[in-house]
Amino acid sequence: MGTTKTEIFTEKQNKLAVLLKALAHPARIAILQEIIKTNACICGDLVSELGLAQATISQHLKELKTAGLIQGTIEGVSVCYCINPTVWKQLQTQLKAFLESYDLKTNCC
Amino acid sequence: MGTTKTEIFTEKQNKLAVLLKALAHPARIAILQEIIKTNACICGDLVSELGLAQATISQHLKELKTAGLIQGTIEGVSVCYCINPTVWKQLQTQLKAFLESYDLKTNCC
DNA sequence: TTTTTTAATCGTAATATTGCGATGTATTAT
DNA sequence: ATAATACATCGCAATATTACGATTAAAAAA
Repeated sequence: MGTTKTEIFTEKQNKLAVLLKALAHPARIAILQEIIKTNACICGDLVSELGLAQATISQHLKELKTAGLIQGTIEGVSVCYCINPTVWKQLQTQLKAFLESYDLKTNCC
Repeated sequence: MGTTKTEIFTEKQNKLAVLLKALAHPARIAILQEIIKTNACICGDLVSELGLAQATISQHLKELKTAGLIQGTIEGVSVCYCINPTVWKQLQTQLKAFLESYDLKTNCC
């Protein structure tokens, strides 16, 4: 117990849940927004921008990386993070389909 | 420790994270899809449809209700669940804005 | 009234997440 | 070579999540 029963769901449901889980934390939303805002990649500026310890930021970055939402390339001493366009696009497509599968006009109870 | 430091994030970031967290589980995605699919509201059909215990489904429904994504009205012995159009619309708007704030053409590293 | 049905809630076990100090690991600067 | 810088990782404590059996609550049927 305590673990999600992934076996009983579809591949699609599980994959979407993984991506959403990666997004579902204010720190990770803030990190992504910061990466997007600075347009080019940023590095450990996140530690000074957000009020979290370096270890914590690094952990959140790892989760985003594991989910595939961002990618990091070593740039000398620092690491350069940016959005993974492919996965981002996938997320957009899947979420759009999911959210639009509900017809807002259909009000029932 | 173990708790999210909500104080250091914006209201918007926290609210979006709450909604995404509610979505970020395959069971809850499946529940929402089922509610949408059956168009009208459904009740404990979810227990037979998905392979989870009644207590577990009820718990997931509660989380979706707490997040505001669904609403339930008592319909005799059973309970009728449906999407909350207002919150659903909000989620659509906020997610769209967030996902589209990244320009897919901007490839950096 | 008693029984049945449907769903919420309680209690509990297993596991996951969050956050951080401390430490390790490269790479650049001196 | 040594020191400094930037991150990653380890280890730990606090808390949250997931899942479910058992119980409770409320309405409908008998």
